[in-house]
This record gives sequence, C-alpha cells and structure tokens, in this order.
Amino acid sequence: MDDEFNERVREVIASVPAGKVATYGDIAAISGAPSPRLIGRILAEDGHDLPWHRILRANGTPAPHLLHEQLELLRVEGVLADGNRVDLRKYRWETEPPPAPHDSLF
DNA sequence: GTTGTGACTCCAT
DNA sequence: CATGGAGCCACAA
Repeated sequence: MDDEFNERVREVIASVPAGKVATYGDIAAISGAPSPRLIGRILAEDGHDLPWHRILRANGTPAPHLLHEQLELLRVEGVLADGNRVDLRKYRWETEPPPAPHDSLF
C-alpha cells in the first residue's frame, strides 16, 4: 500500500498508446503519485519493461541523457520532433477527453 | 536528524 | 532561451 503509486504509475505508462506521449506531471496526476519526481525514479529503477520513451517533460523535451534515444524511438512510432522538442499539443495523450469545443467567446 | 542527488514542475527575472 | 529559487518525494551515506 505504501507504493501503490508505483503499480499505478506503471499501469498508466503501459497504457499510453504508440504515437502518443505523456508528461511526468500527467502520469503522476493520473496514477495518483504525490510528485512527478517519483515517475522519473520509477522509470530509472524499473522502467525497462515500460514505454519510457513516451514520457516527456512538461515542456515536451525528454531528459538530457535520453534526449537522442527518446526522439529516435518516438520518431519510429510516428511522433516527429522539432529538434529536441515534441509537439505536446499534438501528441499529448490524455486519459480523459478534452472539454467540448463549445463556441467559446474567444 | 541532516545533506546531497535525481529520467520533475512552476514562476520570476 | 538561460538562470535561479522554491516545492516536491524517495533514498543512500
């Protein structure tokens, strides 16, 4: 029960479809982790069986040491990155559907 | 108990 | 875009 997030986090990451990406903060929020740092730690410890390459930072850029590796794997899955940055706005995966595009005033 | 470190995020300058 | 500071959690020494 202590590390319930641990299991939850892996489930969420494993649930990310190919061609999509998620941020540490999102995984943390969805999995119920207390902090996004835990996500990084889990991946570093036991992310060998998970699509860790689909996890990006809040600004759409992967970790410094994985930057090249991540982008390569993502590129193969159809996620094209501009330089070292991925279009989160386009490839960001969400568990819940976005708010209806109601005719907002703006 | 404190300190340092890390695949993090946000805000201000 | 770069830098710094604060918040955050877990672990090793």
